[in-house]
This record gives sequence, C-alpha cells and structure tokens, in this order.
Amino acid sequence: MKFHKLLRLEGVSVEKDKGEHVFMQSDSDKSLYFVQSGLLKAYYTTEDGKEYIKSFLLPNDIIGSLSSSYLEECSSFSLLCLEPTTLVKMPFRRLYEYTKGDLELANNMIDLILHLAIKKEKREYEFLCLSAEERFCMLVKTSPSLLEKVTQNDLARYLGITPVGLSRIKKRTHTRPINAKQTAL
Amino acid sequence: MKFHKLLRLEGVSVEKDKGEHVFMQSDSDKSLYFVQSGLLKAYYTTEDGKEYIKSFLLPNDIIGSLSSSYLEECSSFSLLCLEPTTLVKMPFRRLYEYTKGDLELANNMIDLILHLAIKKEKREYEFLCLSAEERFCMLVKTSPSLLEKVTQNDLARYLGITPVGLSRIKKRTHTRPINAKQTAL
DNA sequence: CATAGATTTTAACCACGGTTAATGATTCCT
DNA sequence: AGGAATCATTAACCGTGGTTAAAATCTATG
Repeated sequence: MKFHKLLRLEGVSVEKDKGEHVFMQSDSDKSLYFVQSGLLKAYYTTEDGKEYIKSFLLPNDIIGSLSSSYLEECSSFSLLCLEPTTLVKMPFRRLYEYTKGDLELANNMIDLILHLAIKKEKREYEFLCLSAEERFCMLVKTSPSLLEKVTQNDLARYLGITPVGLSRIKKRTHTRPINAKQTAL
Repeated sequence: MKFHKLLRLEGVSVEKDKGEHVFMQSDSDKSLYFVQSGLLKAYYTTEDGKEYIKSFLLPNDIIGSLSSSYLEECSSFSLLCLEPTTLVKMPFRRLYEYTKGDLELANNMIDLILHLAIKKEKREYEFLCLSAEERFCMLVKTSPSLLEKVTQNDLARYLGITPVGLSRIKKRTHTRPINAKQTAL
C-alpha cells in the first residue's frame, strides 16, 4: 500500500488488551483507525442479540466508521480485540480538514477508500455467487494464517453461517475431494 | 448528491437502446459512468454460465469498473440496458489526471467513492444478516418502483436466489402476515 | 386472431444449512 | 489436579431455497 502521507499524519496511539473494545459509535470517536499490531473483529449485533462479523483486522488494515443511518438503525457495530492490539486513531473531522487543504493527502485518501471499496466488492461477490462451502474454501486458500488465530465461532459468523454449519462443512471438505462437482467420468 | 464539479466535467455522452451492452472491460473503456436516464443492470457471469446481478442503475446513479484482478479471474462483468439509456462517460485516466491537480475535484471524488462504499456496506450487511425473504421485503419497502420495471428473473438474481425461489417467497409473504415472528399472543 | 416466445407459477424432490441438545476437547483458574 | 467455562463436534429434526420439469400467463409479431 502507498498512503504515505496519510500514515505520516500523527494520530493518537491506542493500546488495547485482548477482550477490550474500541468504541466507534459516539461522534467524538468517529475516526479512521490504522492497525499497527494485533487482531480485531468488526461485527454487528442485531436486536435479537445475534452477532455477525463484518471483517477481521490484521496489521496494516484500516477501518473507519462509515456513517450510514440505515445501518445504524437496524444494528449496532463494534470492534473487539482478539489479541493485544495497537491502533493509530485519526478523527474524521481532523482528517477532513487536512484533505480539504492538501492535494496529495486528498489523493492518498482516494486511493485508500478505493481500496476499501474493492474489498467490499469482493465480499459482495462472494455472498452473491458462492455457497457457504465455497466461501470457506476460498478463505482457506487466501488466508490460511487467519484460521489458526480465530475461533470456529467467529469464523462461521464471518462466513455468514453458524458454527455448527461450519463444522459440518469442514468434515465434508476433508472427506470429499474438493471440486467433486467435476467428477464426470 | 453534491459532486458538483465532477458533474460539470465534460464527458462523452453515450446513447444505448434496450438490450444493448455498455462495454467496460477493455482498458480504453475503464471509465466512470453517470446515468442520466434509463435503467441498466450490472451483472457477473460465471464460468458455468450463471448470471448474478450486482446492482440496478437508475438515473443519477454512478458506476465504474473497479479493477480487481481477483474478480476478473473468477467472473466477467457486464452492463446491460433494460431500457433506452443515456450515460456520460468519463475515462478514469482523464479523471485521475484531473484529481491529481484539482483539490476541489479530489474532494468531490472522495465524497463520491465514500458514497459508493456505503452502498456496498449496506449490501454486505443484507447478505450477512438477512434471509432471502427479508432481503426481498426490504427491497419492496425501499424501492417499490424498481419491482415494476424489472423481471422476476433479474430481481431474483439480484437478491441472490433463483426465480423459482422468489416466486415462492412472494406467495408466502402475501399469504402470511409480514413479521409473523413477533406474533406472541 | 393465432402462434411462438418469453416470463411466471406450481409441484415434487433434494441438498444445504439452522436449531437444539448432548457429548468431547481445551483452556483457564485458585 | 479438580472444576468451570469456553469451544468444537456430532446427531436428529426441520425450514429455506435449488433443481427440474410441466402448466399457466403474458407479449409479441405476422
């Protein structure tokens, strides 16, 4: 990545332990966070108490609270550290002032958001076109290291299924050869 | 929306009839398109010939071909006019040159991409947290006008289900009172 | 009007994954 | 080490939606 100038802006460094939350809801906390080390999960909690994981955050990942009244109505959003974590916090208000007056920074910002938009695009694709099993296999291929760090429960909630469902899928994919679909002849 | 300056940039006007495609694949076509009038569907076609609809585009909507090697590998992406349509085409290369040199334009661009990112975020939420039936009900509430213009087939492929599945859901939701879940007492 | 084509609905059957609950396996704690 | 708590797996049962194919509608177009 190359958001050079963005990263050189001095933000507040935040240290959190495993199990601690990073609050992003209140106006004063609306910020962009750069993950320096550690591991977090970003998740929704719905009214009926269910949890759905939006993403896991690894070092060099970036997250911000996009304000969307729609989403805020139907769910609440949280960040939880799964390991001791260091973040750099940059309030949107301040960032916004910077980009208003700095061309290079504004272009860095464009690259950054574009990068995030492409991630979302991928995820939309995976939900739209792939089955839960295919999404799991995808993840095994692309982020094998994540599987070791994250509980079955969290992994399932990220894939959009239940832990029970994931357990079943794992069994299936180890027994059955992958891509058994093509077993014509 | 308020991408004032972006919209004042002069792009190439493109006229298409119902049934015509807008090509976005080749490098020379990598552009941002502003829909002025009409209706389009943006969809993926997978290797096994299935179609999945990413979004419908109405007047004032904006679409661009985010280049992602990942997505380009596993599917091909197309735009098809469902009604006679007028678009304004702005090549990314040119746009990029502009934003590199114009602060106001760069900030307009930030607002624009942020706006698109929030849309994606909503859609991710809907796939992650809602059932097909709930997604359908959501759409009925938020975009009733779309339902009249779009075939059952396209609608289903946008919701991530088959036309047969959608037909069943429609039957159910008309028979059964919506939110029958809460019928305690 | 008639026929062909596309679109939608229905039915029958099946696979996937949700739900609940019981059982194992780990980790953690004093 | 014993016990609590968390996490993972398994089994039984069920609901949603996929698949296929047939019937019912709707829409052209000559």
